Amino acid sequence: MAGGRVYGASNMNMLFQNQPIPCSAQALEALLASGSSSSAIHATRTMVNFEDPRVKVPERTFFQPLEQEETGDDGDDGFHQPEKKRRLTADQVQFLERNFEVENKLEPERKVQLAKDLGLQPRQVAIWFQNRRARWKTKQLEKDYESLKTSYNSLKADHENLLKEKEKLKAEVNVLTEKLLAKDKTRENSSESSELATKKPDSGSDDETPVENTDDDGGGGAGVKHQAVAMVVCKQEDLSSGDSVVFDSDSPHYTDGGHSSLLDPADHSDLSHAEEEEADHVSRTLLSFTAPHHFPKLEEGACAAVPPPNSCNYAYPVEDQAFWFWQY
DNA sequence: ACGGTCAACAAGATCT
DNA sequence: AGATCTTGTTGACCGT
Repeated sequence: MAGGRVYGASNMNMLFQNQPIPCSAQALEALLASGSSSSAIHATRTMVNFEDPRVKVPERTFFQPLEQEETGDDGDDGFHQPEKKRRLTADQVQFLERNFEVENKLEPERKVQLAKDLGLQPRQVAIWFQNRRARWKTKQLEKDYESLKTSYNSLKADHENLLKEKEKLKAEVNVLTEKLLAKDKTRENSSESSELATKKPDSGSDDETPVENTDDDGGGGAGVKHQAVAMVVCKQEDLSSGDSVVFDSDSPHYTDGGHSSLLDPADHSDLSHAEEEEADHVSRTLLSFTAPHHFPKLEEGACAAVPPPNSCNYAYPVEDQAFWFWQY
């Protein structure tokens, strides 16, 4: 049980118990030169080298406290001499701090040596180190907490930006889907009417390719709509070569090969279930309107290694960019 | 008076 | 088993 100790020493006694006892003319001179009572302890500098914690000092130092004479060893004899709790002097703390910086653990020999150097009981030195480690740990925890907090805030901001970007892209996909559906309907209507009007037998043989020949130039007919789509129809092998972001991110759904390792289940290990579902939903949405048609291939420039300016990848290290790129 | 800091301690865990 | 560590607590001291 801590506490419960009775401190009976006088204030005067308390003031001097931890202060060094000058035991040489040199030290006494230094003590006298130091002036005020509070700074009298600085006389100890004459004997203890505070610049280097590893420097050995003479066997007997000026830190020899009164209590040692008064109470002897701090053994657990159960008869503790009533003593006032007193603080270590600034020099003692400074010396201990320097030693703590060198090594925050205390080997027995070092403890004894330090106690000797400082004129303290070895137990006092041990307790000081224990408390110092506890303080250090508290500080460290505070630092870690702050660091994690800023990191969390940064990631949260990124996440929010990416969500916004995702919503924007989804809206874009919807617009494009509607445009494609509208285009299909007008094409069907026109082919039906022309069939009935002209009854040309081979006009339907190019059913799958009119887009290639009529839409690519974007100049005639429903060109405005098709320009908005901004796609270049290409052959199947071109699609599988996959520079297109849109294509690759959904290729497992579109191709039966599922060759894109980027979308292997293992690569989704970092995604939450909800995110996976969301990604699936987007993929299905794309698939629902792209499957009946030739898959659009983006221009080469559209898939440059440089991410779009609003991609919010700035918070990730370079090696993680592939991850952010595919996650959303 | 009050709250913060610090030396000192206790109890339990861990190490050697 | 004993030393040392971690964690939590107590009471003295000190600044406001």
